[in-house]
Amino acid sequence: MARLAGVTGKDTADRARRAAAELFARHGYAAVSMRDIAAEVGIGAGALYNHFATKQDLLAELMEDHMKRLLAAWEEESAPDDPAEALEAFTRFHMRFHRNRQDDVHVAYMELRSLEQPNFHRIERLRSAYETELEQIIAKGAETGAFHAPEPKIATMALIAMLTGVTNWYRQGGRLSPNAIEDLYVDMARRALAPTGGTA
Amino acid sequence: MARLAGVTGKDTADRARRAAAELFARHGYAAVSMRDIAAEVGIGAGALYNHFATKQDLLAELMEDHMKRLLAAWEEESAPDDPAEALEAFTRFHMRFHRNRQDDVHVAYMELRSLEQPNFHRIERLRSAYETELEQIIAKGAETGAFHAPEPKIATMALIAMLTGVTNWYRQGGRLSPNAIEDLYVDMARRALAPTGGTA
DNA sequence: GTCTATACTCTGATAGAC
DNA sequence: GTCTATCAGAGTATAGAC
Repeated sequence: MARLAGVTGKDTADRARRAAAELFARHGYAAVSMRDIAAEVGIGAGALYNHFATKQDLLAELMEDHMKRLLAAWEEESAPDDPAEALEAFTRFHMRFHRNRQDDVHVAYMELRSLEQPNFHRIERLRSAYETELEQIIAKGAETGAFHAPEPKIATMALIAMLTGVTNWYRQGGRLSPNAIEDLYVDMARRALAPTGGTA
Repeated sequence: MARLAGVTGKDTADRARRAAAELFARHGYAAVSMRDIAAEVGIGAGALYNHFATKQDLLAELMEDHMKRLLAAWEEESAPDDPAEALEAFTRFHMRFHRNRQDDVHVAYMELRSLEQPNFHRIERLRSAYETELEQIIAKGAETGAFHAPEPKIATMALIAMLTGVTNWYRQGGRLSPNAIEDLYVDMARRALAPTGGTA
């Protein structure tokens, strides 16, 4: 019941992580200095090195944590067997997750090129694993005739680019509610893969 | 017939522009130094300032020239009146143009956030004008019933994100020919907007 | 137009006091 | 764990010789 003395909430490392994610998302990794991040947290720049060995490590940790959370959350979702239902489930999951973690998503999507070699390889594999989840849904639907998708890999990348693009323009308090936007994208994704006979 | 003496081909400013576009595209504006660009051209860093007042000016010039070329090229295309045909024309134009100028496209798409204020406003307006070209096609199709697009603006942004995403993975000499990729995307774009009755 | 040299600032990262 | 001080290097940009 009683709070531990001295614990004001999140600890410094976590606050630094969130400040870094926000600044990296807005200005890009290379354009943000350790001093910028430290200032946001309210500490000196040197103090950051008590929590992260290098700036590159901070970025890699951010991106890896995000990708692992994303994959874990999708696994918990337990997608339906039916390809059409699975596609809708994936689309809604993707949009909802990305809406709730805009900064992390932006960083994970834009800063792959800022990762140095051991980190890049490790995180690229996670990103690829996530893409494969959607690809398998589409490939299965293409086999059963539920989808028109002559090249499931291409369709996968097209859809993910389309869905993730929302983070480039979405702002809270806009004209359309998050749910309305979600419905519109789900509809477009479904139609893009619908067999020529119709969507229903 | 005879070449002018001393002219070996492109002049230094142009070679610097292309080197900058390539480096900015690969590593991002903030991660590239004037020294990097100069080294690629084979001159000293200081010599770049004979051609560009600042690094920011170089970026802005690159992006503005690209957007103007893009808009001018689309205007020359004289899109068909029929919405379905216009959509296909736009899609093919967009993909072809972006395939031929991968570096410029990547920079224009990714580095808006690196533009400082007077530049940002000017170039954002050009980008918005291009988006409006597609939006008008979609809006017209939605009115006439040629398209299912309850929110033309959303559909516009979704399609552009999908199409432009190709630059993230396209590599020359891949399994699929550029034309085959183009056909696949045209097909998905058409289907995404097809009225429920069918695509034909 | 390019070179070399340089001014000045900022960067990532470290060391030692508290 | 944070602070202050500091380092070495790299960043943009300028000046003057050629």
